[in-house]
Amino acid sequence: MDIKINIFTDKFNPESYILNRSFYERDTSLVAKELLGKILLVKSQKNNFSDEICAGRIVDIEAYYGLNDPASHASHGATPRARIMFETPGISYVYFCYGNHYIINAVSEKYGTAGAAMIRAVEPLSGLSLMFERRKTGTIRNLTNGPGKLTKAFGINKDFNGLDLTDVKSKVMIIDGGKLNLFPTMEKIEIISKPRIGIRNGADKLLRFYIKENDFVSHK
DNA sequence: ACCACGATGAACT
DNA sequence: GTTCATCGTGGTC
Repeated sequence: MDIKINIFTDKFNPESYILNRSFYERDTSLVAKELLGKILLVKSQKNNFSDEICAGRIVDIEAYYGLNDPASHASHGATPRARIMFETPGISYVYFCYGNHYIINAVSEKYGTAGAAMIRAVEPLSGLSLMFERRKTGTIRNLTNGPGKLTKAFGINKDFNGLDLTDVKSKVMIIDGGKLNLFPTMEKIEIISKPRIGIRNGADKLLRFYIKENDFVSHK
């Protein structure tokens, strides 16, 4: 697991790789499963002339629905916090958790229906020095193998709430790594389905999905 | 006004 | 494997 890809510089143009809105405007479990293997990209401003890009391959994710999902923030309707889960598919939902951590989701389903895929872990690809700096850890595996860890490594905070993941001008987006031929063995990945982590209600449903035998999956 | 409970991580043993 | 700091959110009284 010695991956370091340097194509994601400030010169990289995601135009032809970015996922479009119709990708997200579907059933949340399907969106979550298909986000496995895709690449989360965040631009951090380095100085006035260039950005530093943090990139990571999504390896662990959970699906949250709306009114009929008791574990979901949207289970009680469009409250101030959860309102964004009912809005445009393909935007981000970032919330503050346990008084310490930010968690990032991709909003799914059609406008007016709540749904979001929560990114639990990524495999770091680019911007590793910046991630090490932010995370203050010595091991690559500890950089992004948890939902709160990856947001810290990528510099994601509440200012990222509601940003359009389908817009190349956003500072956060999701692209299709398969189109870049970065992972020739991608079609062989095996997806494991498990109950979601850290919830009581709705724990019977298998709405967590992760890539089998990936070192960066959290809470195995 | 009050309270229970986390879509967690870190630091332990 | 274990414990626990920490605080926003939403439900209930």
